[in-house]
Amino acid sequence: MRPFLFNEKIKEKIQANLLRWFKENQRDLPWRKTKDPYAIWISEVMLQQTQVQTVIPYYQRFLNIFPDLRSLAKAPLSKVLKVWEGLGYYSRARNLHQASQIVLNNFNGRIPDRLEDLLRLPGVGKSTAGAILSIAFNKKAPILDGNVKRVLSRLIAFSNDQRKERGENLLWQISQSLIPKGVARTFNQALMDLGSMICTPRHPNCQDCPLMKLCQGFGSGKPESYTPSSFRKRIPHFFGIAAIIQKNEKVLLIQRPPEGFLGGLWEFPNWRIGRNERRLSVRLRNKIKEEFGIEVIVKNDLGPFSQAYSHFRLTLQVFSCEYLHGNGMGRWISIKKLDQFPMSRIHRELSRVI
DNA sequence: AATCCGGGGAC
DNA sequence: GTCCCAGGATT
Repeated sequence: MRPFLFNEKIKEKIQANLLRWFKENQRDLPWRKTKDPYAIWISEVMLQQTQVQTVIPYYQRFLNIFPDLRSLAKAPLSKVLKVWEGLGYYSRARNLHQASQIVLNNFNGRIPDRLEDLLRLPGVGKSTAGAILSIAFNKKAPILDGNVKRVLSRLIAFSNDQRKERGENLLWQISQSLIPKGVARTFNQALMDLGSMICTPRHPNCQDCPLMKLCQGFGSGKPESYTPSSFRKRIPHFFGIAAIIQKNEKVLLIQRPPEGFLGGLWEFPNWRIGRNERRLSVRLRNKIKEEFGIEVIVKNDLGPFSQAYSHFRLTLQVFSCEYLHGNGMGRWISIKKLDQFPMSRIHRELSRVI
């Protein structure tokens, strides 16, 4: 297949218009105040599938606690997960932690500035590597995040059907080919800002776009149609029961396995149940006895707690329980220290109602 | 090529 | 409620 190339004049116009626009309109973001590759790496990982406004407080806090690569590499994973708590996609925190140790050991603590080295770090894919190379090192490396995909797709009127047939290689090529010499850092950030501020998914503000006259999506009259159509499957709704088991001033927590869903996070004992199950408190007491070997009295129904995940919805019916006797797995945690343990959102909410 | 992996902002 | 976010890893 012939590589896609803009006419040289068009390309220069795109570059000039975008850079001019960026100079006046760029967002003021905390990670733009630094050129520290470590800090930029942190920001890029946090920004994976996560909106800028959500990331900002996490980024500030993370860098206060782990100001440099060594401090991150030397920290226990549980502490990293704790700082990450609430941000989601916790494998990012695990990968970041592991990658920081690789960088410390194999690269003398310096974030590598070669694509092949970056791609070997867990949690760094092509787009994050491109962002680090361009933003931290001003190298001519392409990025292709959600914003840039949309901007470039509209720019060349790359339809969803074409995207399905041809994949995204074309968009990568264009992203690469557009970068002007010497200003990769600025240009890539300009592409992202355009995508988030002007070339938005549903109602792009074409009238304010510096690329309007050069944009084939605008020319087509239907710039909204170039966002990938997602046939969202109906997500299942799961139900469960959870127990806050108190013994003196402590409660029973279990830690999830280190990999997979919410890996490494702590939670209150909980079990899936059917949608229409009854006698939940009896069910819960039996479960606790079977799995933990602990006898309890189920006391209060603390009500339902719900959380929507990407692929399912969960509603937990929560009961407070009084410990009687027995011993098993799990860990008794002082209620005062619950805040120190990384938890997913719904379990953090439970910890607040004790 | 599909699917898993969180949580939240915007509408 | 829906859509989507500065994606990566796994299968």
